[in-house]
Amino acid sequence: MSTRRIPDATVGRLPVYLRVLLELASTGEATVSSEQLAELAGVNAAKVRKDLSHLGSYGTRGVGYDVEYLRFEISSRLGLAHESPVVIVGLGNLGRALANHAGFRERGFIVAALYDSDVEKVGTEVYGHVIRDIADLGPATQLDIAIGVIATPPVVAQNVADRLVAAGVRAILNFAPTVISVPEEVALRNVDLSLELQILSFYQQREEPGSAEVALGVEHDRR
Amino acid sequence: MSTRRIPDATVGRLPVYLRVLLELASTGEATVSSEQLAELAGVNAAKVRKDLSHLGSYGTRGVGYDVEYLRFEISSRLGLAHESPVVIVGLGNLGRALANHAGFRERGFIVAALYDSDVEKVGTEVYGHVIRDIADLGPATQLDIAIGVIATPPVVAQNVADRLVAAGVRAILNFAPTVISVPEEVALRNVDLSLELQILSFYQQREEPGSAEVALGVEHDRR
DNA sequence: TAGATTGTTAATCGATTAACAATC
DNA sequence: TAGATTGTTAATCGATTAACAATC
Repeated sequence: MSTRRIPDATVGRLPVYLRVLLELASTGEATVSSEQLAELAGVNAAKVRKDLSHLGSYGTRGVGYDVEYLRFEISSRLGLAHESPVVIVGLGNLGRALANHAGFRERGFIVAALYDSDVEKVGTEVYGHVIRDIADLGPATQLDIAIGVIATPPVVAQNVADRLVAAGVRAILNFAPTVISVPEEVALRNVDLSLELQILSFYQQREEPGSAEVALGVEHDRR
Repeated sequence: MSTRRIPDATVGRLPVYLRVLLELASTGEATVSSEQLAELAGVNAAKVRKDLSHLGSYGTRGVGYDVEYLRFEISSRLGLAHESPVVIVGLGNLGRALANHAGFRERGFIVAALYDSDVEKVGTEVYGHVIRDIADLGPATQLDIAIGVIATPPVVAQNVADRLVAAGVRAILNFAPTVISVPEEVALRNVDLSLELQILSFYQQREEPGSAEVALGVEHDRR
């Protein structure tokens, strides 16, 4: 198989492979085998080959994968050929940390705008960006290509999501611990920090080994 | 079936059900049907019943589930009967936001200690906690019941993980964008903020509707 | 009893993995 | 040619979901 629909599980691992490839490129490695890539990404070698086969045939039998070529291919597939603007709504502790997160820029994302509803915060600057009033976020705002990040209290999260969608946003990362609903064509992912701790709490108090890793598709130590 | 091994996918949804049950309890609801719970948790009703059946038979046919009873059951199963200490290593933007995250305390987690390697930071206070030297984190530190949070740069993450494990930590939440390995008996979960944006970038640039939600087990809008 | 809703079964779907033919 | 490694097949496993008998 080659360029058909890429499974969700595979999409979730492509950024991990990309990270590993960037490291390999920086140390001057020209090629990498599925076995090496698997070791570095913390997954099974068969899984790596299966995942990459969904993108096409970019390896060479007997040799491996060209690091630079594969890096470019995965980048394009993920839509990282050009930098993407990120709009952050809610500038509490987490929102401010995200606004200044170095990793975003390193991975091709640029903080383009900040919004909050607190009149005390609106107009002030955070890391060089003036905080705008959430009331100004709506159909008139052109944000078609941006990714929206919700870092508000849960009670207003749905309202914020609606505003982002009205502004044309088609991808939302929600940190508010609540279920929000968006139209089918909008991509949504949720990150709930307390939920992560609660899941860990479950595996920690069990006697058996913590298969929390399995849930994330991460392999156990093979050293 | 009743009290056998709980599937990983189910464990990942229990905190969501718990959150919904807490809301229902606060509005005075005494019982809830799988249909209602499903709607509020953003999942399928059959999935709710299947998930809850792994805990035991806590519902009443024709009636539904007792909100308070179910809340208590899920809490105990997740090991949330008592508060758990959290140790945060790395106090950059993200680490500090986590140290002051109100949601942690609300969900039964207490920040117990902070560690960093920066001599400028060691000894200073962050939200009432003195930052300790990471060099002092090791076998002598008794952290058996704590959950370790890694919010350091990726290069030192493995070293930090090893120190946490040596100190007795059996559950780790890793925010550093790198693969770390831990002994089989230690539960590990990874949260990579840039990775989330990269996944969203993939679904955003596709023409078809964003099934990023599917990947998280979250349902589409049914309004 | 009639209506409602659980708990479980079974079908289906997607993800993982070992194995190996293809081929560099 | 011999050795290495991909790409694919097929078996297996786990998760999802509809359907419905059990039962309040």
